[in-house]
Amino acid sequence: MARPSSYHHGNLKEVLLEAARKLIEEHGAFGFSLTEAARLAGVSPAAPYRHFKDRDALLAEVARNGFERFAACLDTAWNNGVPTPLSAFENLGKAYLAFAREEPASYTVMFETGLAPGTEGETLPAAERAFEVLQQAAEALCRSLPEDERPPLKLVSLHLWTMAHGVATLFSKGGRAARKVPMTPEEVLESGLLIYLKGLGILPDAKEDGSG
Amino acid sequence: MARPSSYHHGNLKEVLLEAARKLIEEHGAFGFSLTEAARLAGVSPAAPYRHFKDRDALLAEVARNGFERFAACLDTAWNNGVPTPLSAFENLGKAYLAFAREEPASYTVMFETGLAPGTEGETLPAAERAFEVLQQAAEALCRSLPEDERPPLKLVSLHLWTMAHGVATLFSKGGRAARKVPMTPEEVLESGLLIYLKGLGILPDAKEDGSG
DNA sequence: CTTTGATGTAAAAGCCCTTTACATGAGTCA
DNA sequence: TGACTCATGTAAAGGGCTTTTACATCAAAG
Repeated sequence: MARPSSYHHGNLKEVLLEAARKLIEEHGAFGFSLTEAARLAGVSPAAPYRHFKDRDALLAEVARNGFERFAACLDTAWNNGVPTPLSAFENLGKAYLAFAREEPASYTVMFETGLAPGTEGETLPAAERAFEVLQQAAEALCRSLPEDERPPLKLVSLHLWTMAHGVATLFSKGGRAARKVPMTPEEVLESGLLIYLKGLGILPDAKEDGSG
Repeated sequence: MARPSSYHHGNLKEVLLEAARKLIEEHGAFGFSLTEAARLAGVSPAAPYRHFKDRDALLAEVARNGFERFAACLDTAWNNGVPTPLSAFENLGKAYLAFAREEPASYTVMFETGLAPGTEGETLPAAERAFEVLQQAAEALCRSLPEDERPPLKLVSLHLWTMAHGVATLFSKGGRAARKVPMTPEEVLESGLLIYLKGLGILPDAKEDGSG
């Protein structure tokens, strides 16, 4: 498919997205320039316009594309709640943070406001799918509660999302929190979620349990 | 002080910061340009360089400046935990979200990674002060626990920060979460924090209490 | 073999960032 | 009053980026 030395690139769109992620990772979202991405891909500054309407469209595609893989990651990690909802939930949290760490550029463009003003107005289908995985997890976790004690699922999943996103962003890169505490993001998220689940009555209190 | 029609502006630095916040608010962090900020202030494109080393330095100052007001807001809201730690804590959460809503540009530049790569490496004193308010709150809230049940304070304050920051960013602007649930950010944060505090054993379980 | 459409290039207009040399004016000191 | 000085602003220019337009290349289809 890819013909590096021919006049036609053959795989430019993908290569440009890759270059964009690399540049954003290295120089921040501001440091990204279409021209430099084109340079990395070995084409002229005008070439990207055959594949993207403009620079914002490329960023939007990085986001869309990122949400696809993100949703897939979360879905795989959750694995329909097997073997147990709790262990699957732990995997889910780790997968969330792993994605944010391994694809910081994607995560940044996906979630950080103020990057592409027009773009973030629409909610992407893949973003919905990612959120639905969290909602499935919330549902499975809450199923052990008597019905009259169950808080709204959307609310619980928002709480989960909130904690995961908060840890992911506060700890990302040289993030503000990274040097404040000698713990990994995973430990912070997991401990926070455990406390939250205790508060919901899904996990027993430590003093009652004694094993944890 | 300000002489709008004279050769020397008299108040340019402040006006530029204000203009930057306004532009970022309207067009996103990408939409901000030093030249346009200068235009808004009624000066030439080179004038800002008498007050800021470069464009990144202006953004860094927006962040620094924002953290100062942010820390002051949080400190005022917390009010040393009076009348009660719990009510003060509620105020603290509201103040956090209020700041993010009222100064979205500041909040964006303060917390979003990938904006000024070099800048976020250093931790600002004002940012430390803001975090210390959260830590004070965590300490006051945990004081009612027996010592052997108290989790590390830094960890608890990180959890609190995580939830507040998560809600603030997920709900900001046309944020991804805003249309997902018919609740205000304040309601999402407060309910999440209540559940978390229950999990810590600071608040009684709903079924034991019964009063909501 | 020619045509055609997708894909890439070159060139140019316009904006932005930043530097450099120069202009202005307020305050100081004689 | 008058000259000096320093902070602050301007004008002009170089270089980069974005985007458009006209043209070039090449693969595939007829």
